[in-house]
Amino acid sequence: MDYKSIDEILEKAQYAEGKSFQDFDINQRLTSKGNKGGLGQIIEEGLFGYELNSTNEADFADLGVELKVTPIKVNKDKTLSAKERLVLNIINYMEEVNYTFETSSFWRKNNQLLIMFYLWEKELKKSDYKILKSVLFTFPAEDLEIIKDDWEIIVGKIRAGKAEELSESDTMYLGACTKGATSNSLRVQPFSDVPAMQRAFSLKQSYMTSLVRKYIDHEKIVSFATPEDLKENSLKDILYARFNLYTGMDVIEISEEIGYKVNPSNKATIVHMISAMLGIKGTKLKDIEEFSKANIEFKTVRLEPNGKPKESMSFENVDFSRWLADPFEESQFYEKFEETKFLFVVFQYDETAKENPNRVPYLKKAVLWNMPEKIIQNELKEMWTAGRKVLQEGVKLTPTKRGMTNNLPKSTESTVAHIRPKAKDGSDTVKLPDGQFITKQAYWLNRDFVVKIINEEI
DNA sequence: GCATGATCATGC
DNA sequence: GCATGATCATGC
Repeated sequence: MDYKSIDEILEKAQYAEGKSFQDFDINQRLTSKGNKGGLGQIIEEGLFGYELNSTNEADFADLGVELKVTPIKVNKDKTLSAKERLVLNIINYMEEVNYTFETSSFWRKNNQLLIMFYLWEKELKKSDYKILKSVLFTFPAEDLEIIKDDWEIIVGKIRAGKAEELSESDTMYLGACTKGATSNSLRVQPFSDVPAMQRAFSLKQSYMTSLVRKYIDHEKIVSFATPEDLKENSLKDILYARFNLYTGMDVIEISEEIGYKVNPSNKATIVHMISAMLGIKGTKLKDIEEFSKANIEFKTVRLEPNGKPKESMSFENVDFSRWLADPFEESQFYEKFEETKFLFVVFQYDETAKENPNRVPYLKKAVLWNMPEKIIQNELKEMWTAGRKVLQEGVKLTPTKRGMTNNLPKSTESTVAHIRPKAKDGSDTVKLPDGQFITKQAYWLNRDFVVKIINEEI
């Protein structure tokens, strides 16, 4: 079947809105045993009337449109999110290095996408998923500037012979996500003998979520960088420049400067102050467009006069059943650090404030950071492996003078991360896979490791 | 002084 | 009621 215009394709796609996949499953891919092929194939065959063969990409090549069928999920709080990243073409390490952004495989293939969103629902069969909305998507100018930078970062790593160190959190919107069965899918790279994990260009889940909220929820979010600004500077540089305006000032001075009244008794006050520093008032940091699209998470760090934080840095509670059930590449820790960029906003107390209970910290710096792939694959994986072994053998819980101790990975056993309790009190427990109950535990980045991040040694 | 178990405070 | 960021407090 031939399509003459993009409008014609779009019209066809929109005709499917409100229908479910079984309406288009002409070859019974969803009902026959050992069914092959994804929902995308069903749409190609059943809606657009393409005949599939193994080599056929079945996209609208003549019209320069790439078809993508992608899921949306409803969150507990009823908001919508993308369920997954949008996987684009596989990166051919040998070839991609020969291109510029304009001639890159990413840009040639994906500059115009027909995205069909469907609603994923846990309790439904695949065939009953409903198609919600189809949009013809081209990248907004301000996003494209960031995506160009992302492409340069990815290709820069391949050119440096470091394709094996690519990570999805290296970049903002355009990611290099792993593709294929874990570590068995290795590929050669041009400037190194080290085989690298196969990866594909992808639009991050966080980026896709912003599209869902824009096209389906018609939600407006606030951005802090302008398209003009982004033409000249990277998002990282713009961010750093913004924080540099206030470096060396203490919290009171900053609050006077930006007209935001700090309330020292409120722990969240610093976070509100940071929003105001970025020129955004009355908004939560996570609602800022660039941060939510790039999946950037804020962490405030308070350094003592000696340059170290008092404590390690805590994250979410550990999901023990996941730890035992999933391979490392699907684990809570891998996902967190593979997919999240962090913005550490660093404050420090000076010497004179040592004995002062009302001491006020000053802004030292902001550091944008993601965990290097090497550390994810080595230290983080070692911590995960050690903890998993403990879970398999059964956690040893030993009462002590001061509560209950366990043999999960400790801060002395890794240079990067450890497991420690985080609960309301000792009776705030969770069930372990072996049936015992344990005080709720979180994972933490070691204090000295945080120091290294802040000093930009990692 | 640090590691580690315990718990507080806030916001959703 | 719970998750999360933050911090306390004891013992080595």
